[in-house]
Formats: sequence, C-alpha cells, structure tokens
Amino acid sequence: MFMHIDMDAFFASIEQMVNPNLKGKPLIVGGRQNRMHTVVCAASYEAKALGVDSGMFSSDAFKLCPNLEFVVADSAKYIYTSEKIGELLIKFSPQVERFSVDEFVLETKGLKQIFGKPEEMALEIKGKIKASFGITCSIGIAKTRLLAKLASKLNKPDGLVILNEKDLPKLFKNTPVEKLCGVGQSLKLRLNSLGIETCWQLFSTPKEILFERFGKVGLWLYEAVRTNEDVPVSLLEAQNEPAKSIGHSYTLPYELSQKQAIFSWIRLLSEMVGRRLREQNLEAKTLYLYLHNSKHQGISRQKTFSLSTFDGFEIYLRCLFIIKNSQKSLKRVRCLGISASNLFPPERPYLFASQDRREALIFSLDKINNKFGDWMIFPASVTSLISSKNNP
DNA sequence: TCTGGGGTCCTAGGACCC
DNA sequence: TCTGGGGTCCTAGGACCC
Repeated sequence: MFMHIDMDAFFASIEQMVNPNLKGKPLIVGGRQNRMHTVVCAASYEAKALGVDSGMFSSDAFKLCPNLEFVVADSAKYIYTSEKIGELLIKFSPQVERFSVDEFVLETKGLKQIFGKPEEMALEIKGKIKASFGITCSIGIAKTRLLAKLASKLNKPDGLVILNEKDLPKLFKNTPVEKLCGVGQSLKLRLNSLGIETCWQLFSTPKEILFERFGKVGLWLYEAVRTNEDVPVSLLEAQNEPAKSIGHSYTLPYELSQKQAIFSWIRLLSEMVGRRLREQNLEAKTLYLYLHNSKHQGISRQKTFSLSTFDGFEIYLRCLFIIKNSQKSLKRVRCLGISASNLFPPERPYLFASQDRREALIFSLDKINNKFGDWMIFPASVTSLISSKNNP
C-alpha cells in the first residue's frame, strides 16, 4: 500500500505556528510584498472558509475578506520544515519519496510488524507531525500512489482516508476525472467530449479506445483508475537532484511598447537569473526567452550556446541575440520570462584576464547585495524598474 | 476561468552526421 | 550527386503540477 501525506495549508500553517498572533485568523501567504498585487500562495483554513484559496489574486481575496492577515512567502522556512518532516518520516520507513515541498509518499509494505496496520501507522505519523511541528496533515492510503493522493484530498484538513478495492466504484462515480493528478484542463475537455466525465466512466472505457484517442496518455489513463502494481517509491536520500532549469518571469500590469523599456526588463530578469545561478554554483548553456503580449502571442525562443555562463550581463546579451535572430519583430510585451537550462557547475579555466576581472566584480556585487539586501547595487539601466517592481 | 510565478516532462519536426 | 536509413541533438510548443 502507498501512503500519501499532504500537509494542510502548509505555508499558512507554518506562519501561524511561528507567529501565534496569526493563529485562528484568516491568513494568506503572498508571493510578493505588494499585498494588493500578488497571488495567494497559501490560505489558512480560516481564510478558505470565507472563499479564499490559493491561486487567487490577492486583491480578490481582500474583497472577500478585508481583514485578512497577510504574510510574504518565505520559501527558506518552508523548505527547512519540509526537510525536517522528511527526516521524521524516514524513521517510519526508509521508503519515503518527496512529491513536492508539502507532500510525501511512503510505502507501507513490510511495516505491519513494527507499526501495525497502515491506518495505525498513519495516525502515529499524524501525531508525530503535530507534536513536532504544530501543524496537521491529511493522509490517503491506497494500492497505488495516484489513488493514495486522491484519497488524501478527500477529507481535508487533518483527514485520514483508506481506499479499499470495494470503495472504488462508489468513489469513482462521484469523482470527476480532473481530480486525478495528471488530468488538467486540456485532458479534461478531451475526455468530456467523449462523454467521459467521472472516474467511473473512465474506468469503464476500454483500453483500446483510450489508446486510440490518447496514445501513450490513454494507456496512462487506463492504469490511473486501476490498482495494478505501482512502481516502488524512490528513496528520499537519493532524490537530492539538482535543478534542471532556473528562471524568472514577470507579468506587467499593462503592455509595453517602448523598446528601451522592454530591454530594461530583459536586463533585470537576466541579472536575477544570473544571481540565482551563482547562488547555486551553476552555469547555463541554454537560454529560453519569451516575450508575449496580452494575447500570449510573441516570441518564445530557446538557444544553446557553446560556452556556459552565470553572468547576468552575458545572459542579457544572449537574449538580445535571440531576439535579433528570431525574425519576429518586437511590438507589445505584457509578460516576459528568461529561463536557463543545461546547467553545470562552473569548471572552465579563466580564459581571459578581462573575464577574470569581470567575474571578480560580479561576485563582489553579490556579496554587497547579500549583506545589505537585494538590489542595493544594480545596473543603471534597470533603476526605474527596481522601484516600480516592488520586491522583484 | 485564467489570473501569477516557479518548475518538469513529452512530442513532433528539422538539422546534421555516418 | 542523389538516394535511404538510423541515430542524436536541438528547438518550439503543449500540458501539467504546486
């Protein structure tokens, strides 16, 4: 059996735990400092009760509840807590896998002798998490990880749901297909157009038809609602894989048409990406750049270069090169993003003395910014953006 | 319903080499 | 020089997740 452990309103719960003044109050955690111009990353259950939920614009959340408490997301705190929870879970089973920052999967096979039935073990885990971190979680138990994840959502918060084979028909009849992790908007619409709206209807659709309509995805859909043997969890210790891409994007409140202004934004995002690369001791060979208007039309191009870089200015120059070679003209821009991939630890020798000096300068600037706060020193061309962007 | 921002994975098609 | 097949790399775009 697989156990899916899902923290309840993770970011918000941690903030309430850290600051007791927030306990019992409707609270949202926002991505940026500007409380009226950000998106809700997490909402406490008190806020959820008022109709607020993650993914919402913070301005809409405040319309629903003007007295909302607001905290800016502090990812270091959440990652730290998540790691500690992982350490706690490993004491129950070496077979623990991280699904996301607030979700874990644990295999219960062979643990009955030590912890009793899976539900007894789940209760013990819930108790330990509550005692150690002061937050609750919801646990789902089922024969596959996908069904366990589905089960964990059924009775939130502080829930425990065990899905047995005999429960499946009733559950499936009441569960729309999009509740399955992996069925998003697009798949939902395509399934619905075939008359498949519930998991039960999906379960009743022959494999051949699903394969014919959806190819490989169809085979996955067929298995998704079945309890055939699942792949074992991969060990938590083995999962410290480095990031595959590092990027930043930004959506402006309006469309920009002035070329210089657009270039300034590209420069700012380039510097942000460069800084993250240096923080993680990485260099990138591939850059992906997109510049879209309000209708999501525009340039989106990727290019791999022969030399890797972590220099924000170099990233900026490469972005300009990508634009220059893109055939499309740059007119109006509403959202833009830069992502670096093909990442390596820097190891090349210093080829040129000038490059050496430049890198020394970059690292000195990083030191100053790390010590005195973000964006204490920055390229002159982005000056106007630093003040307008508000905590980039 | 897509709004945001940060990611991952998959696929199809083109370019290039042997 | 063209034709063919296979493999690999790269890019664009789509879909999905938290």
